[in-house]
Amino acid sequence: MSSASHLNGSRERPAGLSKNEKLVWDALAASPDPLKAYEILDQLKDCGVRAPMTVYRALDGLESKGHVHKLEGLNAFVLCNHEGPHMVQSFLVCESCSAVDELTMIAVEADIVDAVHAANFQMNNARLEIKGVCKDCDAH
Amino acid sequence: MSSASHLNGSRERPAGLSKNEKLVWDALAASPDPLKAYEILDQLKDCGVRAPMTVYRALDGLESKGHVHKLEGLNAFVLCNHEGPHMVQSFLVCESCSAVDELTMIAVEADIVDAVHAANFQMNNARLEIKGVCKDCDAH
DNA sequence: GAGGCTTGTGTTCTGATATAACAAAGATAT
DNA sequence: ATATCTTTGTTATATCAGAACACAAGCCTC
Repeated sequence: MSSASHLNGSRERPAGLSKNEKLVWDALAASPDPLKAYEILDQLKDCGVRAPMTVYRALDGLESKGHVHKLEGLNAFVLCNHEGPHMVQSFLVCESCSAVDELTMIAVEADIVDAVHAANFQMNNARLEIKGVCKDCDAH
Repeated sequence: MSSASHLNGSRERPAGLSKNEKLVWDALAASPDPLKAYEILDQLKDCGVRAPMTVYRALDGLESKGHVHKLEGLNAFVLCNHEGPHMVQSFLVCESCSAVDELTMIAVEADIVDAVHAANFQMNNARLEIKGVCKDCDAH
C-alpha cells in the first residue's frame, strides 16, 4: 500500500535528452538530496555552463518529460522516482537532514482523486509535500 | 467526507493580532484569490507600509498562529479556512481563474497519516496542492 | 545547395521573491 | 525608572526565475 525508497539510487539516464538536460540530470542523479537551480549551476561551471537560464531551461525540459519534479516548498529539484505517470506526487521531506523520499501511495491517490472529483474539480495534477523527521534522524 | 467552500467568505478577524498582522489579514480577507506578498504590499502602501519586510513579518506571524497558509506553488498566501488544526492542508488551485479553495478531506488525511507512519516517518505537517480547473471554469 | 524552419544553445539584463542586520519606538514587569 | 521584550521602521542585499535577442546546427522542401 505504501513504499518509500531513497531517490537517486544510481539509475539509467533516460534517452532523448539534450546536452544540457543530460548534464543537469547527471547532477541530480549524483546528489542524495534535492538540488537548487543555482547549486546545479555551480556544479556545472566546469562543464561550461555559465548562466542560470541554461539550468532553468534544462530543468523545464526534464520536468515536461516527467523526469524531474520541483519541490516548491524548497525551491529545489529531484529526479522522478517512479515508473508510469501518477496523478499525485508525494514527497517526504526531512527537516533535519534534508533528505527527500518520493512516496507512492496508490490507495490514497485514488481517494484524493475521488474526493476532488466529488468537489466538481477537474484535476490535472497534485503534489503532496510532507515535512517531518525521517526514520534515520528520528533514531538520533 | 469532503467539502469545499470559497475562501474568504467575510469572516471575523481573529483576536491577538498586531497592527500589521491586522492589516495583512484584512487584505487577504478582502481578496477572493490568494495574494502575493508584493501585492499585499501594494495594497498597504496607503496605510504606511513601505517595505517588503513588514509584510513578510506579518505573514510569518499569521502563519505561525495558523491563520494563514502559504501556497508554495504560487508564492501566494490565503487565509486559513477551517476550524481546528489539521495535519494536511489541501488546496484546489484553478489554473484558469486562479481561485483557490481549501478542501477538507478527513478520511484522506487519516490515510495519509497512516501511510506516512508506515514509512517510519515522523510527520509534522503536510500540504497538498491540487491544480486543475474549477467547476465554474469547467462549465465554460 | 539556397532558402526557410525548428531546436538547442549562449549571453545579457531585468524582474520577482525573500531575508539580514540594525535602529527605534512602545509595552510590561519589577 | 530602568531593564526587558515585542513590534515596527528602514536600508541594503540575497535568492530565485525568466525575458529578449543572437547564433549555430540539423532538417526539410523545392
